[in-house]
Amino acid sequence: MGRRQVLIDTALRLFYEHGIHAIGINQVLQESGVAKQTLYNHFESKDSLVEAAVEHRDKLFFQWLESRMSSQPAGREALMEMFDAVHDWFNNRVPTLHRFYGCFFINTCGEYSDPEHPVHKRCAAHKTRIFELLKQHTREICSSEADAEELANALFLLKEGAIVKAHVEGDLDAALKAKGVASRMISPH
Amino acid sequence: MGRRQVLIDTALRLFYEHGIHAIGINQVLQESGVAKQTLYNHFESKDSLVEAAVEHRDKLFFQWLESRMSSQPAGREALMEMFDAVHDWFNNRVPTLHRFYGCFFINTCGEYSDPEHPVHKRCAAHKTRIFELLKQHTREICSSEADAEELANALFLLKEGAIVKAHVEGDLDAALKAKGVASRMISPH
DNA sequence: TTAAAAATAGACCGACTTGTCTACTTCAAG
DNA sequence: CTTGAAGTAGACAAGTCGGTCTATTTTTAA
Repeated sequence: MGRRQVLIDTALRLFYEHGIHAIGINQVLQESGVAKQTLYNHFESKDSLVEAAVEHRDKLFFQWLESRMSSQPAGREALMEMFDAVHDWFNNRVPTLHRFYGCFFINTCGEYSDPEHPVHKRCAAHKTRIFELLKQHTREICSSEADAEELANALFLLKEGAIVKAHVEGDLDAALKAKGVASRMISPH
Repeated sequence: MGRRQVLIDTALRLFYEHGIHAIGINQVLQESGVAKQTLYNHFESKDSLVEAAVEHRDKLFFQWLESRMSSQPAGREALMEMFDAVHDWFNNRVPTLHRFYGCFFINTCGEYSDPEHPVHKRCAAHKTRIFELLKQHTREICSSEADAEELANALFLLKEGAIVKAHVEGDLDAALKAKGVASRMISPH
C-alpha cells in the first residue's frame, strides 16, 4: 500500500477512536512508520490529512452500507437490512469499520462546529448521501415522492438516534429497537 | 457569581462551541478573567473542570426541558411540547443553552470514547435521565409498562436523530419533522 | 484592627504541538 | 551506470499544553 494510504488509514483509526484534536501528527507518523517529510509531501497540513480521512471514511462506510442493503430486494427488505447492518456495526462484527466508537461524522462535527468549515461540510455531505440512499428505497414502497421523503426522514432519524444511543449509553441493542419501530411504521403501507 | 461558577460557565461555553481538546486552560482563564492558581484551588485538573462543566450542562438542560414539558398536560401534549422545545433550541431561541452546536453530551462522548471514563459516564447518565423523563409521560398514554418503554424509546431516537440532523446537516426544521413522525405514532394509540 | 483566607499576576517547568529543514538512503527507469 | 524521485531520520523552530510555584494584593471575618 502506498504511503499516502497508510497515513490515511492510521489517521482515520486514531481520529475515530480518540477524536481529532486529541491526536498529534507525530503519533500518526509513529504508528504508521512513515517519515514526517513524507506526510508533508502528500498533505499540505494536518487539516488536509483530516479531510482525506473523512473522505476515506465516507467511501468506506457508504460502500459497506450500500452493499449490505443491495443484498436484499429493493424497498422494505433493504431498509430492514440497514438496521441489521448497523446492528452488526454496533457489535463490532464489521472489521472494515473498526471498533464501534459512534459515528465518525457526528463526532467530527462536534470538533468542527462551524458549518462552513470544509471538514464539517464533508461530514454533512456524507449524511446527505446516506439519506439519499434511504430515499432510493422508500420510493419503492411509497406512492408519492412526498411520502418517500417523509418515510426516509423518519428512518434516518431512527438510525441516527440508534447510533447515538449505542455509543453514549452503550446500548448494543439500539439498532434492533430502532428496527422494531421502523418495521411497525412500514408494514401498514 | 463565585469564581468557581465563572470558570464552569466559561469552560462550558468554549467546550461546547469548539470541543474540549481544542480549548486550553489558558484560554478559559483569560476569557473568564480568573487567575490560574484560583482554577487549581477549585479543581484538581482540567479533567475535573470538564466533569464540572458536563454536570452543569446536565442540570441546565434537564431543568429547561422539564420546565418546558411541564407547561403542558402530562402525556401526549407534554411529549409534543418536547419537540417544540428542541425546535426553539435548534433555532437559537433559548439563550440559557447558548447557540446551538449539537448536543454537548454527544459531542463530548466523541472525544471521550472510553465508556468507563468518568466524563463519558456522566454523559450517559444525562441521556438516561432524559429518557426517564420521556417515559414518565409515555406511561400516561400507554396501557402497559412495556408499551411505555417502547414508545419512549422511539421518541428518544427521533429526538436524538433530529439533534444530529440539525447540527451536521444544518437542518433547522429537523425537530418539526421529528414531531410529525412522533404525532403520527402517538395519535392511533 | 488584625489575622486568615482567597485571589491576583506572572515566571517557570517539561512535554508536546504543527511544520520546516538538512543530510542521507533506497529504488526504479532510462 | 546514472540520474532523479521518493522516502528516512532527526534536528530544529516557535509556540502551546497542563500544571506548579512564588510573591503580592484584595477580601472577609473575628
